[in-house]
Amino acid sequence: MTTRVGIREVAKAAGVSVTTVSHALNDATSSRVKAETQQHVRDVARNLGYAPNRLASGLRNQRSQILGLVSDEITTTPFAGAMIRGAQDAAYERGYVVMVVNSGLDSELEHREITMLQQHQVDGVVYARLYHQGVELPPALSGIPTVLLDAVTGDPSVSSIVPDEVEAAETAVEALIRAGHTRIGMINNVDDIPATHGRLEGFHNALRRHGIQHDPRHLVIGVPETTGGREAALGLLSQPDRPTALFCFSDRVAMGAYQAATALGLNIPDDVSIVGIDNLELIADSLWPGLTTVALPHYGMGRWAVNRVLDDIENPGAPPEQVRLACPLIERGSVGPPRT
Amino acid sequence: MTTRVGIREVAKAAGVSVTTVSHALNDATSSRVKAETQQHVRDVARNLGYAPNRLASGLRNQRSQILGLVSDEITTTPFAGAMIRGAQDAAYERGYVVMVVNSGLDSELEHREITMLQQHQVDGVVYARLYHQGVELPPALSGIPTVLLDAVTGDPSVSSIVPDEVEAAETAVEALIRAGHTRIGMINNVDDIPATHGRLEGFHNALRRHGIQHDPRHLVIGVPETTGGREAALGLLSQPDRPTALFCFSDRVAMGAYQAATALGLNIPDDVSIVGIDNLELIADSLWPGLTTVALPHYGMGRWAVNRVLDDIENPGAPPEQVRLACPLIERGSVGPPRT
DNA sequence: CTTCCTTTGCAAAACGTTTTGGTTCGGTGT
DNA sequence: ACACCGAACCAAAACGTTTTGCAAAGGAAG
Repeated sequence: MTTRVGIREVAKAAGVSVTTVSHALNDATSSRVKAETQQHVRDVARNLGYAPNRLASGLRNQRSQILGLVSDEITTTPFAGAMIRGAQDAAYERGYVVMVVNSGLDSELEHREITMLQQHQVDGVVYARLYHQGVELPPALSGIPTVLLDAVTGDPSVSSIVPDEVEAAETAVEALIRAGHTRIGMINNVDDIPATHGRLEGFHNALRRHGIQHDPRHLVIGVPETTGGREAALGLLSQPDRPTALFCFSDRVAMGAYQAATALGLNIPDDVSIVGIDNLELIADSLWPGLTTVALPHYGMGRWAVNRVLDDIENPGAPPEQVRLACPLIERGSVGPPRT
Repeated sequence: MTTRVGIREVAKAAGVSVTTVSHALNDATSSRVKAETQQHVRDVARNLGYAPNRLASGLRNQRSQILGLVSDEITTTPFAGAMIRGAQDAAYERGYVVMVVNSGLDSELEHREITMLQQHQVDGVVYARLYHQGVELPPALSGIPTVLLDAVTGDPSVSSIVPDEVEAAETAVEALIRAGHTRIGMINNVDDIPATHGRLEGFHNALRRHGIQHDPRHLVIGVPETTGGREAALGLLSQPDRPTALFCFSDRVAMGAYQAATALGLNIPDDVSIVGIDNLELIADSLWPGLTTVALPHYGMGRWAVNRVLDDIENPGAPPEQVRLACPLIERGSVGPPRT
C-alpha cells in the first residue's frame, strides 16, 4: 500500500507551500490565493487522490463533523431504520456523518456510550426514541447541542420533534368521514402515552367538526397488539348497530380487526372500512385488501432533527422549538363507502 | 461552559508530567510508572471527569477506533436494525464505535460516502446488504480491512458471513416432518438469488434424508410477496391430494398462505401446517395462530462481521473465511400433526 | 567512595491539518 | 528614482495525544 497522500505531498507536487494548498482547498479566506493557482492545486489534489484527514482538521479547528445518534431500541420495527436514514441523509448533505449508538433500556450503558461519543468530539447529538414518549435528558449530554427525536421533555430550552398525534388521528378519521361513514368505531390503546391521548382527541375532534354524534359503545380500548385488536373488533362488529368503519390505534390492531372481520364473514371494505396508523409496509401491504393508514414520518423527523442540531451548531443562539410533524394519509384499499 | 479538561490539566492536578499521566492511563507500557502513582493519577482523572480526546489520540497513533458500516437499504424491514445493533454491540465491547452510512442503490453516492468514511480514518468497514446476495466490492474500499455482511463476492480473500440458506430450509422442513407430515408443499421465490436456490435445495435435502417421495405438483414458484403466496397457496390447497403442510419461502408468502387457508375454510394448523423463513416478528407474532418460522440471524451476523474486522485490524494476516451462519427455528403455533 | 544498575519521571517530537503574522515582489503615484 | 501598497505566498505555531530518548535519584556491589 502506498503511503497516504497528505497535504504536504500535494504541496510538493503542485510546487507550492502547504499553506497555499490549504487556502486553495478551503476557499473560505477568499482571494489569498490567485484563482489560477487555486485551480491548479485542486487539479493536482484530485489527481493524487488527496482526501483530507478529518481527525487532523477536527483536532485543529475543534469541529469533528460528527453527529451522535443515540436511540433506545432499534430492532423491532423498521421505524428506527427510517429515522437513521433520515438523519444520515440530512447529515451527509451538510458534510457530516453520524455515529449510531443504542442502549436498550440500560441507562448505565447509555451513559458510557454517550461518554464514547464525547471522546470522539461529536459536534452534537440527536437523542431518539422509537416510540413517541416523554424523556429526561441524560445529564451527560449537557454542554452538547442536543435535539430530541420522537420524544419530548419538560425543559423548554431543548428542541424536539414528534409526530402530531391528534392531527394524525384527524386525518385517519376524516378519510372515513369523507367516504361517507358516520358510525365510526375506534379501538384505542391503554398505555399512558402521548399516542393514546392524542389519537383519542383527534378522533373526537374529527367527529365533532363534522357534526357526528359519537356512540360511546363504539369506543373500545385494549392491548395495542394484534390479539387485542382482534378481540376488540369482534366485540364492536357483533353489536346490533355495529360501526361501518373502524379507526385503529395502530396497524397491528388493524390487522387484528381484519382477522375479526374475516371471522365474522364481513368483507373489507364493503361491510366495514378500516384505517390504521403507522404505515408499517410489512403489514399494510401484506393485508388483503391493502390497509389504508396514516404514516408516522420517521424519515422526515430524522432529517429535521439533524438539520436542527446542525443549525444550532453552526450558528448558536436560535430559539429552541418543539415541533409536531404532520402525518400523511397513505391510501390503499381498506376504505370504501358504507353499504347503505 | 468550563474549558475542556485535557491530559495537561490532569497532570497539573496530580502534580506529575503529562507523560506520566499518559502512561498511567494506558498501562500498556508496563511498570514505567509506580502502581501507587498510577492509582493516584487515575483517581484524579476520574474526579476531574477527564475523557481522552480521540481525535488527538487517533491522529497520533493512526487508529481512529471507528468502524464504517455501509449498507444498501435500511428502511423496509427491521433486519437492518438488527444488523446495526449487532455490529454496534460488538464494536462497543471492544472500544470501537460505528459510523453508519447507506446509499440506496446509488453507487455514485456510495462512493462519496466511502470517501467520507476514509476521511474520518475508519479502521475498517463492514459492507452490508439487506438481502443475501452476491456483490462486487467497490474499489474505493481496497486498502481498508473489509468484511461482507449478508453478502458474498467472488474474491476468496475477503471474509464474509451469510445465513446458511439450505440449512435454514432443512430446519423448517424437518419441523414439519417431525410433526408427522409427508405431503409437504413448498412455495418458492422466482428471483435468481442464493435464497431461492439454497432453500429449494434444503427442501429436497430434508425430504430425501427422511425417505419422503416428493410430489412435483406440490412445488410452486411465484412472486415472493404476500399476494404471490396467497395465489400459490390457493392453487396448492385446492388440489385433490393437497399437501398437509406448506413450507413458505418467507414470512410474507406465509402470510399469503394464511389468507388462502382462511379463504378455503382450512384451519391452521389442524388442516394445514405452515412454516416460513425470516422471523419477521411484526408478521409472525401478528398472525393467528402465530407463525412458526426460521429466524435469519441478522443480529448475530452483525456481531460476527465486526468482530472479524476487528480481528483483522488488531492482528492482520489471518486467513479469510466465508462463513454461513445457522438459523434457529422459532416455534409459534402454525405447525401441528396432520389430520389423519 | 566509586561504579553501575534500576527505577521513575521529564522534555520534546510527531501525527496532518488550519491560520496568524510576516516577507517578498511587482507595480503605482509622485 | 523613491516611497509605498497590495497581492501572493510562506514559515511556524497550535490542536491533544503518545512515545522515544534521556536524566535524575537511589541502591547495590565492588
